[in-house]
Amino acid sequence: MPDPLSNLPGYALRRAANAMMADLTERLAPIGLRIIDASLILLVAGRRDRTSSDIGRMLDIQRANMVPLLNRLEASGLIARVPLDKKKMAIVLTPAGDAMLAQVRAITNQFEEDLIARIPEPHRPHFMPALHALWSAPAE
Amino acid sequence: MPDPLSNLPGYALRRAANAMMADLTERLAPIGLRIIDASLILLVAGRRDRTSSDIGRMLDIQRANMVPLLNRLEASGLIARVPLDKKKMAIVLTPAGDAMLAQVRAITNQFEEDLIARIPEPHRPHFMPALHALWSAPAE
DNA sequence: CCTTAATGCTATTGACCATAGCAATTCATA
DNA sequence: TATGAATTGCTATGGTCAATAGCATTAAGG
Repeated sequence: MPDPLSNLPGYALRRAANAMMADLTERLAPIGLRIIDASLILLVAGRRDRTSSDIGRMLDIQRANMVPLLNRLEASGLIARVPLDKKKMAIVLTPAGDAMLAQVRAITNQFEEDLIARIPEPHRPHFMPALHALWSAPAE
Repeated sequence: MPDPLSNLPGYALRRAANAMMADLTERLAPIGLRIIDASLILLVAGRRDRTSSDIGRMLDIQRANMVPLLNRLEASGLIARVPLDKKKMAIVLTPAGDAMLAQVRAITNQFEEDLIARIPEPHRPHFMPALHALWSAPAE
């Protein structure tokens, strides 16, 4: 690689993440979901107490931007909004959502397995710790 | 982290990349550049033969989307379009662009150094090889 | 009780990426 | 060398995604 960017860790990180996202996007397309949809489904699986704000905080999505996302999943019949009190709404999976969850799990499990398999064996055990170090200590 | 996503390599990769990008974006803000601007400047530094299409291919940006990017950098006085023949235009740094290049290099060098420093020492040598493996073999 | 914070939402904006199409030029090869 | 194919730089457009400001309602805490 003769270009001056390939050797920069930041650049390589960005490219690796992009390649990974493109791959996962393709794998989720057959079941009509985007990455963000699948993430949300995995996050509310088996729970009836996660609010829109909760999910937004976990996925780093502003409350305002949760609305169209939830609207779409609700229109697809995958989730439902269930009042927890007069203000909070729990996001729960519908039966169709539960069925979809199984497919999401199958796809993501295979995906993560393939992802790890691409990393040469000696580097493999160091991958997650390194990522978590970057993620947890983003700014100083 | 009690959430079911943190342990997924793909998710961790995405989050680490996002944190990295946010950090770099902040560091470049004082000199009025975005990440994509800085990447382009580093890519054309010291050359007078890189065309818009070349750069687009290297950065994975469609030709059509190069136009507003180049227009902005040209309006800022950092780059110029120099005809190579009746069709091709070389993207070159102006004197102001060269001055900016020095600042870009200072910022990105420090940034990459800090990035690596965040990774615990034992994992460090494995980081770039792992990323390149993911980047170079995105789909199979 | 009453101020403060949180929730879910509307509306808007901008960055970014993808696609289709076009005129002009270069190229490849027959 | 002539001609069809590919390339270049561009316009125009639409879609996704994130960020901001603002609002009415409700919950929590001093």
